[in-house]
Amino acid sequence: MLPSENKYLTNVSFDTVIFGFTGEELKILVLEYQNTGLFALPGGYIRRDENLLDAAKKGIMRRTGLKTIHLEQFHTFGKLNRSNPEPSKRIAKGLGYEMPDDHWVLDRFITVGYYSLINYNQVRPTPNKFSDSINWYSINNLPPLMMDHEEIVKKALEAIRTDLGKKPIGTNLLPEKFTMKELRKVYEAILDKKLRRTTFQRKILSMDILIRHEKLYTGAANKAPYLYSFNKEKIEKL
Amino acid sequence: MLPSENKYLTNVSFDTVIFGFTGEELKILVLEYQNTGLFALPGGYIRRDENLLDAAKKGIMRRTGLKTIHLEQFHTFGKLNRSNPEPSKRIAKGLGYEMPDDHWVLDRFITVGYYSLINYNQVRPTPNKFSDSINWYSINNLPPLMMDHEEIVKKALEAIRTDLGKKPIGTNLLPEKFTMKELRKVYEAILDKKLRRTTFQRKILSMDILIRHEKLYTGAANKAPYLYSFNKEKIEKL
DNA sequence: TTTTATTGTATCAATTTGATACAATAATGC
DNA sequence: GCATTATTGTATCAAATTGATACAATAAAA
Repeated sequence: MLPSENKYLTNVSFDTVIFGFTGEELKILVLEYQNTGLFALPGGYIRRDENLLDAAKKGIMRRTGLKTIHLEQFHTFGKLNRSNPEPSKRIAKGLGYEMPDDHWVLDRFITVGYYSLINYNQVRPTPNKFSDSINWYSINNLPPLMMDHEEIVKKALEAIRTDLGKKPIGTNLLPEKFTMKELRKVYEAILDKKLRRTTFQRKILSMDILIRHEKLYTGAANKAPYLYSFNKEKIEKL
Repeated sequence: MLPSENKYLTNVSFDTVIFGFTGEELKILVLEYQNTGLFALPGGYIRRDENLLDAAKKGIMRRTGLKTIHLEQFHTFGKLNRSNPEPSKRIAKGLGYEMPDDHWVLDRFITVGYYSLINYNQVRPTPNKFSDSINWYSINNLPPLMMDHEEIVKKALEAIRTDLGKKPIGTNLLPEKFTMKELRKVYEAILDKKLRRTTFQRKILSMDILIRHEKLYTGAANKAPYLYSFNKEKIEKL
C-alpha cells in the first residue's frame, strides 16, 4: 500500500492515561480486548487530516462520552522493542479474522503519551468494536498491561506529580463544588502521601484560586464545611 | 515503496535544540541548507532498527563531534500544518536534484523534540551533506527558522527553565572545574534574570553537589575564587 | 603599605512552613 | 434546653528558609 493510500499516519500512535478520582483513590481507564485477556491503555492512530492532539482528544471523547477534554502530553515512547505485532494479531484473531503480516498496524510504532484528569462520575466508559470492556482500575491494582503500557502509566504518574505543583491540575477531578477536605484528598491521592490539614488549607487559600460558596450540611454531628469552586479566570492567568 | 523497503520510519522525525554557553549568553546550534537561505534545527529520521533516543543521539554526535551526549525529551510536535514539503524540495533543488512528489520525506511528519546542554568549547560543529553550515546563534538573535522550529526552540527554553529547579542541568555547560561566578552566570543566562550572589552561593552549596578544589589565580587584583566541580555521585542519587 | 575589586561567610530581618491550640458549630442524646 | 462529640476554620508561635546587608579576607597593583 502506498503511504498516501492510508487514511492514517504510519509508525505513530497515541496512548492515553485517563485519571479519575473516586473520593478515596486514583483510578485509570483500562480496556480489555475480546477473547485475548489483553489489557491496554486507550489509544489510537492519527488521521492524515487531523492534528495529533485532536486525534487523541477525539479518541478519548469517544471512550468516555465527554464532550470536552483537556489532555496534557507527557512523553513519547520510541524504543525499538516496544513494538510487537503479536498483541495486534491476537486482537484481530479474537475478533475472528486473520491479519496479513504486512498490515501497517503490525509495523513498529512510536507512541505519544497524553494524560487527563477527569470527573469520574461524568464518564460513561464506552468500549470500541475491538474491545470487550473498558473499566476503571485503581492505580495500585492494575491488571497486567500489554507491551510497554505499564511504563507509560508510570511516566504519567510522575508527570502529574510534578505538574501538580505548577498548575492546579485537580480542577477536573472533582465536581463543580467541593469541600476543602475533598480537594485535599485529591492531592493526597496524587502525591501518595498525607498532607497537613491546616497547612494545606492555608496554602491553597493563599493561592487565591478558589471561590467560597454556601456551607454543606451533610447531617453529620459537627461543623459544616464550606463548599468551594475553582476561580477559572484566575487560573487562566497563571 | 512498501514501508518495509524503507530503511527509516515514516511520518516520524526528531529535532534537537543544542544549548551552549559562551560565558555570557546561551547559544544554540542552527544549520543552514545550501543555496536556500533556510535555517533549521539539527534533526533527522529514525532507522527501523534503532531506538528513537539512539537515533537522536547519533545525529547530534555527528553534528557536534561529541563522543557522548545526554538528551532530554521535552515535547512532540504534531500539528497538521507543521509539515510542508516546500523546504525539503528547495533543499533537494539546492543540492541539484529534483525530488519526486511522492517521496517519503515530503510526507507529513510528527517530530519529537530533544534538548541538550553541552560544553560550547568541546564542540566541532560539522555540517552534513545537505547543509552549508552549522553555527552557534545567540538565543536572543536567531535567524528566521523554517517550519515550526521557532516554536520548538521556545518550548525547549521553557523546558530547561523548569527542569533547572529539579535537576542540576548546568553540569555539562561548563568545563570540568569552574568558579561560583561562572555557575551563577549559567543560571542567570538560562533563567534570563539576575540572581543574588550570596543567596545563590548559599543555596547551591547547601545542596551538597559541589566539590571544592584549589583557588584560581587569574592575575586580577582581588581575592581569588575557589574552583568547583560537580559531585556526580551525589547528583546521580537525586 | 595602601588601595581596589572581588570573594566567602556571617548576621539580622522578612517570609514561609510546621506544629499546635482553640473557638465555632451541626447534629445527637439526655 | 444543654452538655457531648466530631469536624472545621483560623490564630498563634516555633522552626526553617530566603532576602538584604555588612564585613573580613585576600590577590595584585600603585
